Amino acid sequence: MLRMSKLTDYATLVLAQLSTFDGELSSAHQLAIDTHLAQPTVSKLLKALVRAGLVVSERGAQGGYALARPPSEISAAQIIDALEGPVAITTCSSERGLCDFESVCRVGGAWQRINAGIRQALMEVSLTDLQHHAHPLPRPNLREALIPPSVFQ
Amino acid sequence: MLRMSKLTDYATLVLAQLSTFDGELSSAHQLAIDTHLAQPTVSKLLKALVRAGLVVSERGAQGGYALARPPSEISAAQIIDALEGPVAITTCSSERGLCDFESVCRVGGAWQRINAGIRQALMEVSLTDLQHHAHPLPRPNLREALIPPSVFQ
DNA sequence: TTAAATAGTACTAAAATGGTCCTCTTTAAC
DNA sequence: GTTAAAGAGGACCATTTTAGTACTATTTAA
Repeated sequence: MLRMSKLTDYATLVLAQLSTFDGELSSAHQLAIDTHLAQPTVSKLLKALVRAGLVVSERGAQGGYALARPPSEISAAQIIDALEGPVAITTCSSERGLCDFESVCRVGGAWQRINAGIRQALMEVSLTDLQHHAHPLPRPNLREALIPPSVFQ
Repeated sequence: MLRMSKLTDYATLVLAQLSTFDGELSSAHQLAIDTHLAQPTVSKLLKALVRAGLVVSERGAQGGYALARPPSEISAAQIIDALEGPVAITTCSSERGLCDFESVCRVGGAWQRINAGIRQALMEVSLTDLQHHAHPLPRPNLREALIPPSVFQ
């Protein structure tokens, strides 16, 4: 299904909300209210986003969260990575040499390279693009993505 | 993770194998041997592929499966659709007006449009491309994908 | 010292996934 | 006709993933 998890979708909402505060700290509690998400869920998201370096936090009373950098410098790929780990379209996309079928695989790595193409495209979409979707987005090239690995190595 | 299911990956192997028979029927049993997959699994895949119209079947003794059309006319998007239903990157990608958060959603439809861009790219990749991955693949344009819906409607 | 916050982790329920099996139907060969 | 080889269609179960929540510890302003 090429599906993205709900949490990633929610994270986008939270990030979009944070981007309206322009550096000011905002608490998980407040963000939950703003986005209409449950507070524990928002907390969980924010922790992941901090770990991924997309968001910075301050602890203690009056603490809270803020974007680590301008929304134009946060990519869709980074958001997905933060919540779901590295994008990998199939099981054997993520690591080389672990596929049981390699000896008989007639499509060796094709999906992996498609994945790389999609990933490339997602790196060129920023949080700003996601919010102001009125202007065009980058065009991933899956054909180029299928050029043999030797070219990349 | 933008992950594709294992079954879809397997289906690609089966389709690739079928493409080597050039119209001749091949049984699920034989395909299981050729691909090193378990036979019940291969049967399940083939049923889905027949339902989706990518493969044709003949029942009875000496029956079997064959590609419904040349591999160049079978797209990656069709393969994914056959095994996983319509590609939908988020829950609310598939249907309009069912999202609880629509009123407060600051990224309305952005992921959906990204999804459309990826899908578009996958439609331009054929089974042949997946097998002979030595030549370039089409380049999905996610920026274009984010042009507001009004343009498409 | 207290209260408001985040950090980290653990846990549970629900859903999706992968895989197998069973019964029915079709058809070629004997 | 009978039999055996095949596909069709479900049903089923185990495992994994996901979503969501809860609990405890730590930090810091007031």
